[in-house]
Amino acid sequence: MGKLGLWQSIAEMLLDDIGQKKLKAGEKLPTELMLSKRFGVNRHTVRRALQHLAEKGIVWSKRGSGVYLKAPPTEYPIGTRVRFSQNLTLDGRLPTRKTLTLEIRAASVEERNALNVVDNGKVLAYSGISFADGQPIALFNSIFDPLRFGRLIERIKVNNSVTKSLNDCGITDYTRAWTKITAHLADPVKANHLQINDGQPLLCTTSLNIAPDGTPIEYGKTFFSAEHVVLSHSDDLSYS
Amino acid sequence: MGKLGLWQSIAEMLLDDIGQKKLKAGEKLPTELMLSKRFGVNRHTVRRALQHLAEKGIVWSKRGSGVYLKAPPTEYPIGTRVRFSQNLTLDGRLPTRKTLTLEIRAASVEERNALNVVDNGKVLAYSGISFADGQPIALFNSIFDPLRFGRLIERIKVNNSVTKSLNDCGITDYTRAWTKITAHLADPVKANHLQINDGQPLLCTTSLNIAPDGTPIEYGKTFFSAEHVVLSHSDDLSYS
DNA sequence: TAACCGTGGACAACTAGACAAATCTAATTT
DNA sequence: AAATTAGATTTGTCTAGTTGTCCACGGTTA
Repeated sequence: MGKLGLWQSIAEMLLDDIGQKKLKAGEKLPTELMLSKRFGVNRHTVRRALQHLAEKGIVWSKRGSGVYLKAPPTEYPIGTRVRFSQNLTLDGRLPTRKTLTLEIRAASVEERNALNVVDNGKVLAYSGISFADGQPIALFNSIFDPLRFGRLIERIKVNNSVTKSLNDCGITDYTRAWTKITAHLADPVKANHLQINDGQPLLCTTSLNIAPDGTPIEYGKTFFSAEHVVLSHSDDLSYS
Repeated sequence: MGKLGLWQSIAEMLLDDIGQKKLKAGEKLPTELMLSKRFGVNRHTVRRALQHLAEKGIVWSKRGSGVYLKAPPTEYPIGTRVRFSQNLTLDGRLPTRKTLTLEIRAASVEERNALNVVDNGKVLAYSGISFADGQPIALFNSIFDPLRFGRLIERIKVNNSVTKSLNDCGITDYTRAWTKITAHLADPVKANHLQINDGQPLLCTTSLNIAPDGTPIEYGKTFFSAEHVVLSHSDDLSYS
């Protein structure tokens, strides 16, 4: 058993603090300068310890702001009936959403093909961040037909829920027609939103939700933080 | 293999939006505050990205108002027959004019020499802004002999066109005797009119239009925004 | 000697907040 | 109806604090 390096001892002390709940999930750690004074070492040594904790997925650092404690991973089921709130509630988490954009704008080629109902090239785009217990776990981007769901903008603002807002628009039920899953690397902006480091892997699901009569309702693309989410599909998963 | 800074990624995303026509020429971009929320960064970081786009001549910001998308450069031919509307129409642009001043006033020495017909030291001065697709591209200043073209004031007010108004005064044709081209820096007033930043370069053309009999008709000085205009001359350009 | 670890400092990049200046909007007054 | 006024909005500027990156230096260890 080799001697512990200086930075390793510091990392363990920080872990002790975390284990003893002196620090809660999402909270900001003392600054590197404060920690270096407290432990009587150089800032670089503290940074080495924090880097270790970051690699283990325990903390996350934001340049210019501070180092923050992360929450543990979430299991996210994918099946024929995908409902954000329901999924997380079942996992014992508190689901939250934060809207980034909610607007009618020009459609991209990809979006046009997916919803194939677009006439004048406009779509209703709803994007934002999904949280579980305050921890950002995904960036979502939903596309709707503005002619059919123009009222959706105001409804989403009120409900903050897609399922409920679609219900207000007469869609009492919808199912997942298909889901494609890919992996990407986080660009700086996505990393920032998801509170992970630039270059970390993302799980990307592209999917289409349809009404019982088969007409397309929602074309969605979601980027999950691979550190925080495990996608799972149950047996009744059916691609029709 | 450059590592992308945060503001660089944001600048690229904004460029994507512009390229995908989600933002149209002349339109106002979302406010810095909205963009900072959308990208999950500090306002200063957004400003850094916008500053980059401004330096590339893609956007233009107006304090207290917003940041606006600029139109791509316009090609403006210079030859023996220079007609504002015709030039821009040929380039596929929609030409517009806005009058700033239209009056009879004392002539400067320079104007007196150019039009050499002035007796009592008065000239008819017509100045304004030229637009292409709503984008201001030039400040023009035309000087006429008030004795010969006194009726021009009312005609221009009606026609909003120099060529047509001269026609109403009996000038069925005129040609460009000579053109001198220089470059200057925009003072704050010119910059404001042209919606560019103070200190940006201007192309300045000084020219004389003459009647077929050789008598001077119009002495003009025009300041083009160098960001928005490329002056071009075709082969038949003749300095007589 | 060579590799490694920690120290020390300088600078860049980003965050955070405050305030000023210009503009825009809407209500009020004339 | 037009002008004025007051408040809110938006960009410009400034100061300060925090993390990221780079270079150089000295001491310890293999």
